[in-house]
Amino acid sequence: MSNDKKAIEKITSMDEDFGQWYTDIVKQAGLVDYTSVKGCVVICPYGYAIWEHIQRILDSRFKETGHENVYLPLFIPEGLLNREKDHVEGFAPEVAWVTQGGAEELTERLCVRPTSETLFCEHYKNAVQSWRDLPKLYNQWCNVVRWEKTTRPFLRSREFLWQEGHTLHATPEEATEETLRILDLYADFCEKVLAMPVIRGRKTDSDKFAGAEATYAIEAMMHDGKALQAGTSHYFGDGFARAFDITYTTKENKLAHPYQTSWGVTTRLIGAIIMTHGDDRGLNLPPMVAPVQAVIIPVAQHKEGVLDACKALEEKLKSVCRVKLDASDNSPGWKFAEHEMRGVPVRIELGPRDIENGECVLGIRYSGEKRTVKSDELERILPALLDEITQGMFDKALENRTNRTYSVKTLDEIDAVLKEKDAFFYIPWCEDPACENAIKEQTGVGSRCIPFDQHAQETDVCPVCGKKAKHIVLFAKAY
RNA sequence: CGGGGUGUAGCUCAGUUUGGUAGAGCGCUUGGUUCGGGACCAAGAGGCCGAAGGUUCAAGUCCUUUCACUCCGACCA
Repeated sequence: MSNDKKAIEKITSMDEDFGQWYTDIVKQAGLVDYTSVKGCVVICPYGYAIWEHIQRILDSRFKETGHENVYLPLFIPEGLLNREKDHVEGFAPEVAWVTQGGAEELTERLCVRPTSETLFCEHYKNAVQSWRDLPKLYNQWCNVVRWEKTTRPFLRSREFLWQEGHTLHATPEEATEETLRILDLYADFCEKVLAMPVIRGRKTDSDKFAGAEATYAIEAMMHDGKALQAGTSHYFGDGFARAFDITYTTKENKLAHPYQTSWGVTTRLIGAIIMTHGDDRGLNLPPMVAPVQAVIIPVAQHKEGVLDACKALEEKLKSVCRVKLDASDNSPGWKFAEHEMRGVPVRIELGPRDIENGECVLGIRYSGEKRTVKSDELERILPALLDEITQGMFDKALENRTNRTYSVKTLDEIDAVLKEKDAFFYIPWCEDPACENAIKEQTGVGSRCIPFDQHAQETDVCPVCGKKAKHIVLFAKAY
């Protein structure tokens, strides 16, 4: 047990200080390194590999649904950014500006993109002439910059990586359908791939994207009961098209504005993974995005035949999962703890005893369970085991959310729960922003979304003003 | 942006009160013994003490400025 203690000393307990726990994991697991630029980190190979798996899986799903990848410039001229009033007001406080090129001051300063709606609009104005040009289904993988005041690796950094989809459609119905199709795609990705349950819903007007007609989001609960927005999808109507004068000729030879959407997920998803699945032993990665899905740990590797058996096993398993042999000269105990800390879903122990019996010992990261299995069955067992783990991790996260979710009728009920723990609250709401704000002021929880799953009852009333409720709204503290 | 904390070896920190030769543990390198939950012995390498100014015979230590990290709030993917 003294060994366990030593292992845990590196990582602050999550019950003691969740914020410090998060920072410890990010550093200890080798996901990021800090730099001399505030709010900008090095994403280290292990962290970047997670992002690459997220990219790979999402990208193929975007392409399956007809989207094409493009790349637009890093810089946006000030005049272009200013074309849509709500949009610029929303983003102005957090944009970085380039004012000089070489030795010369620029006549018009350039904003480093915080998001690319304006650039896409400029391009679409040229690219779209006819109804035959629609829909336009573009996506780009890139970095964006937002000059945040307080920063945290993955959760809030000044530069972050993301994908931003921007689409144009002939009708509001088509555009709305696209907006919701992507929201579903995101939700499915989070739940099936990242093993992270999410709640789909629409943002209240006060929480909408700058310039959007409707913003939809998926909200996930972190282990400490706080909410994290894991992805957003916006419906713009024809607002941007009008501001940027994008028109096309319809089948009936009439001039019309197209309807537009945008949607994105970011490297924040890595933060979400950490805070959803991690524990006091470290990171805990969902198998589908884990850079290493199974690590082989030789026991008594100096003994005749052990290392050879491990290498043979590694070769054999390569075709069924991402497997890695740790043949370093650290002790087995050290390796157990290290790979646990890095969140490797499955550990395969192989020592002289096992080799003799034709067995090996599996360690399951998320549950701590150990299983002894026949070595020659591993190829068959592993893929199914990885799926089982994904499901198990999802169930565990869902259980945490269920245990921390309350439907309440009064603000006092919220206060009572918050004394114990952070949680999700379903609150009936009259749709008056003043009441939404009052709930936040009085309890500390803010509106996250109006979930698609509504169980409003006729008798439900807004706990602030007492008027009849129009929606049940999800409230929570948020990252 | 408000309030706390911290910058000294790759990491965690001591040394700062009272100015006087740059320290420890871990990690790293080499050799050897170990190996079923963070092993051990020996020998080594590693620093303009976050940065810039100032005070002083002398600054990690005192003064000024600034940058970054971190935690808690307000705002945000």
